Amino acid sequence: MHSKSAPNPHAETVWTRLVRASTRVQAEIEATLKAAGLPPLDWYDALWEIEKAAPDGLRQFALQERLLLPQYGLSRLIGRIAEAGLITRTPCPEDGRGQILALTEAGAAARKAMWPVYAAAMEQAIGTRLTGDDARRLADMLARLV
Amino acid sequence: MHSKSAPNPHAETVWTRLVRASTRVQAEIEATLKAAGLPPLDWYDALWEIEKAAPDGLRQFALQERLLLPQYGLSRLIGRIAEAGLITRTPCPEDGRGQILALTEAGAAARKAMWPVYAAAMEQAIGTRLTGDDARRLADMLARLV
DNA sequence: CGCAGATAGATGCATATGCATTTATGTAGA
DNA sequence: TCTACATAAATGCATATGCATCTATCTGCG
Repeated sequence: MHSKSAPNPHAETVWTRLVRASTRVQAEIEATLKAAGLPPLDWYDALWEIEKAAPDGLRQFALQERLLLPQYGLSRLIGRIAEAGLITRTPCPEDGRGQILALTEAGAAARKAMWPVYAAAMEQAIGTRLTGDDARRLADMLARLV
Repeated sequence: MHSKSAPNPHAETVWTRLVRASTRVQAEIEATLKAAGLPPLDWYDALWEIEKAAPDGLRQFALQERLLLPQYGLSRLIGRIAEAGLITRTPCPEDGRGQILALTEAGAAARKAMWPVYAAAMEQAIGTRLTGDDARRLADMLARLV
């Protein structure tokens, strides 16, 4: 985006492609889910984290750390998913300020229905463009940016 | 996010880290720009593309392809930037439906003021975490996902 | 020419997001 | 205990985004 050289001369290229790649892949996955009449991606992530935390349930602030969402963003996401009947929010006995999130039957079913579509979209958008070895290497390098 | 294996067993890891890395880096860069009292990232990209297209100017649909933004999104982005006095929209003589985008003095100055802050944030968020060689390799791999 | 698309760009309306603040509860120290 | 501060979560308000549609112009074909 600019010719002046920087300490690490490839940082800019990495950044540009990182954005382009993740934007494209995300758009493809979202489009696939929507075309299948399924909820958006962030619903999946939330449902999955809550499902993994069963049977104890999950506090909202804990989910917040896992999903890297801002507090108000998650509060509203949770509100929408709960509105759709996929999760429950029950008051936390140990901490009157908090609540415990858990999947409903419908929530577990929804997550399960999303997975094959999600996985196929991921494979399509990423898996088919890289060999297994390259994918592993790419994942390793990306880990250092996380 | 799920244990069932897929054709390319690393696609899921790539996807997860791709999102996390780009989200984190983007958040850092945006925060740095905002802290410096500068416009957001997408303004920079637009200004820079328009500046590169000088002296001919740039059609909105051409910018749209370069920035990978939806038509209505760019229409509004352009509206905001023009409102701020950083670009001009003049009717296109060859095509009455279109317009030609060009930087104003203030627009060129704004882009120039943003660059060092942007570059430093990029270096901070990416350059310091990878060797030059690794950055080049990473960029090469990402190219296949773009 | 006259009309059927196609294309460039804007916009109304619903939904989502960012930011700051609020409410309620918890914790620690004088 | 009372007070000050910290934390969990929600929300009012402004702004941004997605989607569908609209207007205006262009292009090609009978």
